[in-house]
Amino acid sequence: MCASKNYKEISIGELNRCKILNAAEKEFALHGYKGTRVQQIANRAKLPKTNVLYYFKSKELLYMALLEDILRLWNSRFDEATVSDDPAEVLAHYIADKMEISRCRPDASKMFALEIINGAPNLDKFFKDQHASWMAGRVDVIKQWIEQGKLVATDPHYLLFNIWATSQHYADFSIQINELRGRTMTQSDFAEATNNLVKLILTGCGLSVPAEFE
Amino acid sequence: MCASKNYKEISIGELNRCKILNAAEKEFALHGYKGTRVQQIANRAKLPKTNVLYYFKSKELLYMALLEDILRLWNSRFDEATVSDDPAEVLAHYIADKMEISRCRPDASKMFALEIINGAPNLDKFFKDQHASWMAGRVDVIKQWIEQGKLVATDPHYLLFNIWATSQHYADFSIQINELRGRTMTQSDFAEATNNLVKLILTGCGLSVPAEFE
DNA sequence: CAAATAGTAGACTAAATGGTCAGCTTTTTT
DNA sequence: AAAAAAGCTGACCATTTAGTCTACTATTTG
Repeated sequence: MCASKNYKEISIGELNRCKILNAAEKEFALHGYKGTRVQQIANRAKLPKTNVLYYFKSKELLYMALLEDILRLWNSRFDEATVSDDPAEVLAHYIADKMEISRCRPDASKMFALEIINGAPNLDKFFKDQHASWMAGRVDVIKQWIEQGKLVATDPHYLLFNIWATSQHYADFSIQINELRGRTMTQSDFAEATNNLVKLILTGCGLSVPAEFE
Repeated sequence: MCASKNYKEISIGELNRCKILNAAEKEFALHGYKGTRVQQIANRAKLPKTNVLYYFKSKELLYMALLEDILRLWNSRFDEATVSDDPAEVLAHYIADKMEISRCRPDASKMFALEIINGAPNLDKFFKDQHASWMAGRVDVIKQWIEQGKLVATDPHYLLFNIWATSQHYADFSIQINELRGRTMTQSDFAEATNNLVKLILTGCGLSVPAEFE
């Protein structure tokens, strides 16, 4: 987030907006929308509260701006996969991409999870329709793979839910995971967990695991 | 919850406590701790707000009482499994139990998820220690199964995380699931999803699926 | 039936919090 | 360098909300 073309050319406004978005993502992930205080966001961003309200007209608009950013994260290479692609390759990379998001952007994942658990009160019809049509397209491709015998017969919906559930769990439940493993997940732990997950899902679908995930 | 021995013998207090707990579970699941208003709980329970505070001295104590109730739900037959049990049977039933909780007590699952995502601020050291030692015991049994060749070599932690993630997903993300499937999950959808999940996990562990989950 | 206990509820309070405003300073543009 | 635009911020306000207090009613118990 907030990647700027040129370090010198970034304006004060852009920099502050960026600080605020980063701080807000952390606070919203930790306390939910209602539980987050504008003052806390300001503290974390090291700016006065009024400054936060200067850049984003209200707490709600700040939250919405952040949510839009986060929804763009969900885009992946799987979006363009077709029946002629190799399901093992496509699914393995999709899982790996999702795990990478959990590793690099855990707070984004948490914010999204909170939004859904709380009944998706801020996801508009446009997003839901778009998401549903994305789903329909992906389900279709998976069904064709199954017809061609590339994949064991399974419900494509459940398959995708399982992938999301397992990969996002590493972000959303990281506190529990760290507590139970006795240490935080390092980058190499994530690589191991990714391979483990790829193996589980692909084996479960009757696919062989691409060499790079062994 | 709130199962009473005898319909006639239930006191007004017990009944109201029960109404309040049920209402609170729903509200906390929908809006989180901070986002839930005592007034909303009262409305849902059809009691005046002061009445809620009469039975539970504060919003926080009500939340804590509820959380304790929910933690007891996590107990299962898997807790007593030993190396001499059949891993396929034990794991399949554990998954099925978890799915049953997601079906029958989705709000309990959501409240727990919110608590963890938000950093588990209300889970005390006692619970965490207890949970960690439960985990150590289960990991141990799984490792012994692997040593005896009953199970493909895999990290027991990740295996349990995957089971929790996938089964709880059906409760926590039910809004998304319903949106994308175009209809709500019926009891028989849950049965199908359970079998699908049992097959995925067990096949992924090199186990064969018990007949009752086919 | 009388006393004690349990439950009900309106009015109120103190604190927290999102947001406004007005006047200021800094940066950019012409 | 002057004007315009963008950014900054302390003081303030209106609203919301958890929780209290007091007085009343219903139920249970001896």
